[in-house]
Amino acid sequence: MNVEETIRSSKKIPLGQRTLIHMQLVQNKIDDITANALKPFEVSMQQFNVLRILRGQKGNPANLSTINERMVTKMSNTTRLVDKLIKKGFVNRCVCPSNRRKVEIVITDSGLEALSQMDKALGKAHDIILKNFDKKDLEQLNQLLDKF
Amino acid sequence: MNVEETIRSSKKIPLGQRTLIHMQLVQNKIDDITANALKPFEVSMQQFNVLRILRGQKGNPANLSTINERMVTKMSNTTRLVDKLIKKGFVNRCVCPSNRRKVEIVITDSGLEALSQMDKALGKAHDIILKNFDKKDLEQLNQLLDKF
DNA sequence: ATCATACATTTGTATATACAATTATTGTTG
DNA sequence: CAACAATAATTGTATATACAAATGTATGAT
Repeated sequence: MNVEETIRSSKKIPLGQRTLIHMQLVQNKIDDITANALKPFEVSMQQFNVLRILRGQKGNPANLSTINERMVTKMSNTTRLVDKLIKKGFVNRCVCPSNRRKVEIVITDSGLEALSQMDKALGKAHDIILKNFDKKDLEQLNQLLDKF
Repeated sequence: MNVEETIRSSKKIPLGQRTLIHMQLVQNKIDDITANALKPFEVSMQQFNVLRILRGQKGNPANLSTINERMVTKMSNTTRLVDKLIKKGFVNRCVCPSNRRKVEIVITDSGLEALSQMDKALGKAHDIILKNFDKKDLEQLNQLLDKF
């Protein structure tokens, strides 16, 4: 991906600025490819993320604040995000009996089944996104990202 | 930034997946800091980007499609983005006399003045974001990003 | 000159997200 | 134990964005 070409910049951009633009362009591309991979399932990346968190609970319910703190991109409104998953039958919600302020959210069998299909689709998308990277590249990139 | 800690993951994440999550977490942080730097001016990153594009025109007007192709993150609706800048008095719009399908958009003096203030604020934000990077790191990172 | 097509922008509508205010429940403290 | 603060989730509202359809203008073929 060539930065200057992509944003039609004639003059050279200072290295720091260029890096941040570059990061944004790459992230846009990643978002685009992953959103497309999820499109057939009619779930957003955020919804997918919630399903994965719930699967990670291994049957234990999670409440909204737990979900929120584990999400890659935090949401200001997890209630309505979960509402959408309930509508699709992927999760169930009920009030926590020990602390009735909380809710308990669990992934359903149908949600688990759908999620495993999504995993396959996402896996393919990730392979495409990372096709030019070998193990050493990835390690190096992770090291550099740690500096942020 | 520690990935596993940030998303409270107990088990180790495969390197490829980890990299993509890492990218997203870093981008969220960048977005957050830059959005905050722009907050006093009440413009979004997108609006700021349009202003910078218009300044780059050196007095020449730009039409919507030109703006759109130069934006870092493309928008499906540049009309309404420009509307907001007009309301703030940062840009002017009129129909192109040679081709009345197009519109001509120019940045105003007030827009230029505001933009130079934003540049200062953004510059500081960028310095903070990149404080741990030296020139070699940045070059290396740009090289790796090219692989996407 | 007329018609179909392509182009550039605008508008309508549905959905998504941010932020603040509200409700309901629990915990604390004088 | 009553009053107040803290916690957890929900709701209201404003704004943002995506996508499709509509509008107005120009171009090319016949």
